[in-house]
Amino acid sequence: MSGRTLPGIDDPDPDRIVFHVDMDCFYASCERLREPALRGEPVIVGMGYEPGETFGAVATASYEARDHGVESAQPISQALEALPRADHDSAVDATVDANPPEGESHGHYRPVDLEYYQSVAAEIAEILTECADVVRKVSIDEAYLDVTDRTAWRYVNDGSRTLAEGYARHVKGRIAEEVGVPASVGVAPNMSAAKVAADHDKPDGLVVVEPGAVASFLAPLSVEVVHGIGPVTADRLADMGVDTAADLAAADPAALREAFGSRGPELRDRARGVDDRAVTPTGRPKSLSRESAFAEPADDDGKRETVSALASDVAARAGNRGAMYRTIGIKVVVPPYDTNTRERSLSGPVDAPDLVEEVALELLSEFEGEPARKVGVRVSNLSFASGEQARLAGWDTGGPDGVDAEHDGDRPASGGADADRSADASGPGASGQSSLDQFDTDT
DNA sequence: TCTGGGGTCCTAGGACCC
DNA sequence: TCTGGGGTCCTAGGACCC
Repeated sequence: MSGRTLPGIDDPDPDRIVFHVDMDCFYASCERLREPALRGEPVIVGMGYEPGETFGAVATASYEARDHGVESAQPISQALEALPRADHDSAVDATVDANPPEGESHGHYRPVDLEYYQSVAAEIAEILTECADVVRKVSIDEAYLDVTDRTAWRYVNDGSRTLAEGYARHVKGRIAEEVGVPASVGVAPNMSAAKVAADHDKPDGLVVVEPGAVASFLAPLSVEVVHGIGPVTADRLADMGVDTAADLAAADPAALREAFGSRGPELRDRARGVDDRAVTPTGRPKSLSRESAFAEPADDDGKRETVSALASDVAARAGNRGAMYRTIGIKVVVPPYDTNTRERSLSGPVDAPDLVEEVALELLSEFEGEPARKVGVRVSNLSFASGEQARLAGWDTGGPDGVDAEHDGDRPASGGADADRSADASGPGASGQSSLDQFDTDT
């Protein structure tokens, strides 16, 4: 992309103070917020789940539910085996059973209500922006804060804790008191270490890793705690005899590059506690997509119907955000579980819902006769209108890539970009608080 | 762990251009 | 005519994250 950075931003202070703020089982916490009787109870929030049903997958499980073996991404049917429904009258599923059968644990199942969670997240975001100069929101329930200029590594009181720790406690406390949900906070001199620190003592944790202590903090931990190491990489590292962060830190960079490309030495740096990335504000999205799985593998008619619906949905979202797209793509998952993607680029960016559908269906025709488990539609190569509207459209702050201010004249006529800002409540009438205006920094 | 949805980034080959 | 090398764009797939 632009390759430009803000002045000084790529040469960060080695003693920076970065917070990683991570809401604990956020969806479940939100459900407890509006249904206090769920506090202390096992709560399972299912996507694609409807009250009383057995389909869908676990989006979030409270820690009480996790204790019974319920895991994220698990099919609801499986979760129900581990933890039967507590709520009688499942069709209603609104009241908490005060007297679950003796000796057996039960869970409270709720469907995902993203709009509500986003409204809660917006309240948290307001607090975070008040508490930090730079906020990088990475998902609905996670953010990095650069608070270098707000606090210090200096010890206070009897020398038992740093100012930074006190400030983290303050941020955590504000979220708990003003919003009412628990958060775990990691404090460290860089993003990678702050992330590991926040994960280290969930839920409701606060872990501080001071400069100079990062490598020794990480050393005994499994390589899997390093952000960017998933199951595949962890397996391959294990084959190389690399199990802990200390092993990875000591590994030969050339061998890592050989095995993992440019990612290799980078992961080694993370394990050594080295991470020079500056905390930059959240940028604009690079793609928008929607996908949907079928209960039974779908035939051609079913695929086309769904792709059409997804196409218009994606196009509408792009319109709402003031995004034009130059590439339109589809995804087709065929049994057993083979993922195919196809995409086509246009000569220039457009905001043309009909074209999204047309191109998506055309790409889909290659898979005629093949049943599909899942289909998806995606637009990418996005460009945004310049000016106020565009900046309000997302979390962007006019930061480093405020450069893509081309395509001036062709901002879509419809789709007031302020229809959905951070909350992406994206329904019509989701007019929002203007508090996010303060994200507007000048470039 | 047999599979939900929305994203990001990286790699690799081929086309095309100079 | 052939060889060569570098750069960019496009497409497909994969790993990873929440």
